[in-house]
Amino acid sequence: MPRRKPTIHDVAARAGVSKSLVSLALRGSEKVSVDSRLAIEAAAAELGYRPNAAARSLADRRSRAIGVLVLDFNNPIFAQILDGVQQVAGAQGYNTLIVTGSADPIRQESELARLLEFQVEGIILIAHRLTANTIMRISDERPIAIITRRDVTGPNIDTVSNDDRSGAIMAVEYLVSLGHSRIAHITGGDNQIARDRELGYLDAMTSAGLPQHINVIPGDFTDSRGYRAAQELLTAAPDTTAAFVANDLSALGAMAAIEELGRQVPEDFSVIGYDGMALATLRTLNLTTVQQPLIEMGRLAVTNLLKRIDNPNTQPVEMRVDSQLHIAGTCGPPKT
Amino acid sequence: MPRRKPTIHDVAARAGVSKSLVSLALRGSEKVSVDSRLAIEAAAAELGYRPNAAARSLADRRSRAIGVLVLDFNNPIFAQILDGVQQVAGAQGYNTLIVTGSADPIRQESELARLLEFQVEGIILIAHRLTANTIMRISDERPIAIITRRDVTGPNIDTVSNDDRSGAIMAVEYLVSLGHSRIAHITGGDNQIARDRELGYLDAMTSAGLPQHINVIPGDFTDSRGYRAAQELLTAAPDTTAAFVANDLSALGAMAAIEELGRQVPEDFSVIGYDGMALATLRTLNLTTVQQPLIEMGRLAVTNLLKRIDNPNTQPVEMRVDSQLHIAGTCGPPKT
DNA sequence: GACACTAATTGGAACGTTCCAAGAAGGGAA
DNA sequence: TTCCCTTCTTGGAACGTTCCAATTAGTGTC
Repeated sequence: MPRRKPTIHDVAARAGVSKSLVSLALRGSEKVSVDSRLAIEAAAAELGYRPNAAARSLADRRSRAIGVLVLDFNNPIFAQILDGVQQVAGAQGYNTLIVTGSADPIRQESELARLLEFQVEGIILIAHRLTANTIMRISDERPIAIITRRDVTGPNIDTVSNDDRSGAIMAVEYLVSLGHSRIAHITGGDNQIARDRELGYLDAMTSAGLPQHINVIPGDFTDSRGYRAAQELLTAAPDTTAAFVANDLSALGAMAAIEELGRQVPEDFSVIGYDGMALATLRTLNLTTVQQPLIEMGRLAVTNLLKRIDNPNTQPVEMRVDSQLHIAGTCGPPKT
Repeated sequence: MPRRKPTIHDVAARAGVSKSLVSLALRGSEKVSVDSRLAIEAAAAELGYRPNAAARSLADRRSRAIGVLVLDFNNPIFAQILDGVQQVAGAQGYNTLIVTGSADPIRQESELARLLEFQVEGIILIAHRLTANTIMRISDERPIAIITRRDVTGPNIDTVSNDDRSGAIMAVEYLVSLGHSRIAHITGGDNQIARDRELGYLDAMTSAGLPQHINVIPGDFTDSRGYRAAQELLTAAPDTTAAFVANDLSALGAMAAIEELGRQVPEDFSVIGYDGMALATLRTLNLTTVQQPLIEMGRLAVTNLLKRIDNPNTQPVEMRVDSQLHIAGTCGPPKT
């Protein structure tokens, strides 16, 4: 097949009309006569013509693509969010360029640059690690929708997030209501989401009159770190009866350690996570958690983004979605 | 910001040189004098110039993008494969267009069309549901690399897969070696991978001298169907002591049902899965499974694809990767 | 039979790059 | 001084679309 790809000119020649008419016809304009339309469609089909998106994007200065930067694929919650993103973007005829840029902010920035060169019309950030500065600079060029974080705002930036602090409070209050008082917290590290959840923990412990039982073990949102943190916890404070873990992935790791150390969940120890990861709520794991509407968050973010693309000068939207306590099988009353 | 995006012309004007020289300089040619290079780089930085990938791709007939069609995001193993894909593609300076096209072949086909319009230089299919016909037709236009399936081949098609049949045999033989004989199989539905795994099960049962205990329950690779299938199984054949489930996700669902029906895994019932899904091998779940080198498979597929892009007339590559038994905590000897 | 009007069609200019053949500037050698 | 060689630099033509203003053909109206 040494022949090059057919272009609109080839179709025009074959159908015996001008390239302009082909362009018009293939985009479904009604000012094309029926005869011409049929001839053109036939010619296009016979040649196996495919419009060249690069040329189109150049000519009408629209790429019909949005870029998505996602922290990584290891945490399945990002896949859930992406699912929502793709649903809406696809339905609106937008392509989705997904890049996953390591946790390294420098590399994330160069991934972003690639997206921008592709002329994406907007950008979605899922759990990014970029500085406020970078984001502000980029948002000058393109609208941005940020999912899960809300610490950076600007005229061209929409956000969709849940209220991590009150979610955390909900989690701790639930443990308290079951009768726990020695409740520890395994954190998600040094980032805004983790900090908010930690603050919620501190708040809730204090207002429950349990400040003396506050116990914070540093983590980093990964399962392996959750595992190690739980080991530390049970070694250093064996009388702890429950833990609020910063996210589901870590909570799964923590549960593994807890059971390995001979404690049954939830009989001997209660664990509550955060996120609503699909697999964790699967009956096998049956993790009690604070569930975010992940797919919905993805959908909302694209919806806002596309609106802003169509109409750049609207007020920035900061959406707060409601998370809810998903009560399953990993929490129970403390052993007395 | 009513000003439009700066182009190469703006940079040229500002640096006091021609657009051609700017183009040369920014692509790092050594035939540009040091003075010019510095002036150009300075001008570009001041203006915040970004090359337009659409224009570039039009001019030199390369998009530097590959397209990935992935079945869905619900099964986390696809995320693992994608991870490998992105690693290699990114390192080679390729963008990745990812579309996830429902299980519906028709829609998958239109997603594919979108990728082709974007002038992707090659396509990766992860667990597709396309007909051989469609794939052959497309492979005429672009090189294709297929991951996990190997039922379609052609001059422009590379594949990376594991040997599902022998993997399945390995799984069943392991159960047999533990002393099981009443071993059931929950399938993955009506597709090549599922069929191969089922054939492996049938083979292994027969050669183990257990044809009378063959028991196949239809499934579809989802966790919820795995759950229902296990319920059926234990109702209809309560003396079964072990199950080989077609994939990990279904296996997790199955385990939930088994435990709900009052049987302990692995004490009362053994479960083995297939895939090596990261979360399933997490200590909490600790699923015994046949582990495919998922990330590696993604890497290999892109590597092959990029080779074929550079050099179209090489022989098609059909890679077979080795899967291995990952022995964890969900299998044990049958209760006597 | 001239006129205005509508419907269908067209060629050319843009879009922002890269490539190419050709030009300008400078330095030696004759 | 002239001429040739490098080394840098340049304008113009592509690439495959879309948009626009302009043209053609056809249809009534008076």
